[in-house]
Amino acid sequence: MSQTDLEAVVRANHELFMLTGDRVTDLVGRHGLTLATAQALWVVDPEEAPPSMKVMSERLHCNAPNLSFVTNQLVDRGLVERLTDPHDRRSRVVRLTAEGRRVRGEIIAGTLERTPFAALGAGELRELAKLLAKVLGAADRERAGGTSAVAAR
Amino acid sequence: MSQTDLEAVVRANHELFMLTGDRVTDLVGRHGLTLATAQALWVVDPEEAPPSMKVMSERLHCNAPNLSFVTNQLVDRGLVERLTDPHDRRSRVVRLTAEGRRVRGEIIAGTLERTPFAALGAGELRELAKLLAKVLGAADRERAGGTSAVAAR
DNA sequence: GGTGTTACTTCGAGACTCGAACTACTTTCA
DNA sequence: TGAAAGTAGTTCGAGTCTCGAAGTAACACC
Repeated sequence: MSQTDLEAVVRANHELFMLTGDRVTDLVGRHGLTLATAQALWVVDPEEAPPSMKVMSERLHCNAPNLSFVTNQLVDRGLVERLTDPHDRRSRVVRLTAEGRRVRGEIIAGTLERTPFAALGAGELRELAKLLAKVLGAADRERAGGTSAVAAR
Repeated sequence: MSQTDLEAVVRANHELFMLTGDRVTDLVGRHGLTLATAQALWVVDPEEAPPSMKVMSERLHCNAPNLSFVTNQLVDRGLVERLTDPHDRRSRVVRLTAEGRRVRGEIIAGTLERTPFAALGAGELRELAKLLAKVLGAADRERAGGTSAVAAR
């Protein structure tokens, strides 16, 4: 019954996403954020070069106008700043402020405490991470094959 | 680095949920539905007794007014009908129409074709289903323990 | 029968998302 | 060089989704 397993997996993935969201709503609310803005903050990794709006909209699966809207909220709250990319002046780059780094850290830490996935042991978690990485890898390759090849990240 | 695995899992959960949504948007649109209404249709299992609005709102992690709104759309499209539960006349029960059963079947089948999870083999899928079921089970037990015990489903 | 509780709906407001149209900049190519 | 085409973002307007507050109907418990 592989079909049944597949359906169970899709359902569980949905359920766990919603459940994690439920448990995190208060936490992000305390920082004046919503789930949507918190997700946007999450995908700005302070360890790497500040992402462009285009990159962020891909990571968040939303379109450009939506990202402008969400980014404005983060700017208004002083969590990120919008800079013009000197290498391509069409492009705007989103950089965390000191406060943004702090809030992002708290939100990620709080999410990892609250998510139901935290109930797994280290071994199971590793196993799960491996399986999900495989699914994402396949999706990436599929996307690259579907359109003409794009530079992989 | 169990912390890193946990973060990767939470991220992958989000990414795969969004990715599945992206791939299914056209399909549900062809049936005059959106992702939100399609989810509502999904949780009405024709094999079991028609769920009450309350049960559906729990399954969808939304509140009562929202579910009324979404249910109205399904009723308008002739996919479900709203009936008063004879055992408790406060309660409304949502039952699929013949058309609703057909559309629900197509949407689920189409989703299982398109979801990135379909890239896994049967063995991996089974393994993944088992891990996710364990996470959901832990979340259920946690919920039951947190509040005073509620009859488990 | 009265009081409190539960299930649902309606209403109004806010948050989110998107397409269309626009600006600014870069790339291409003749 | 310079015009044409393409790309990155923004603004605007509309539609969808979500929620809290208030209201209605029915149950439950004395």
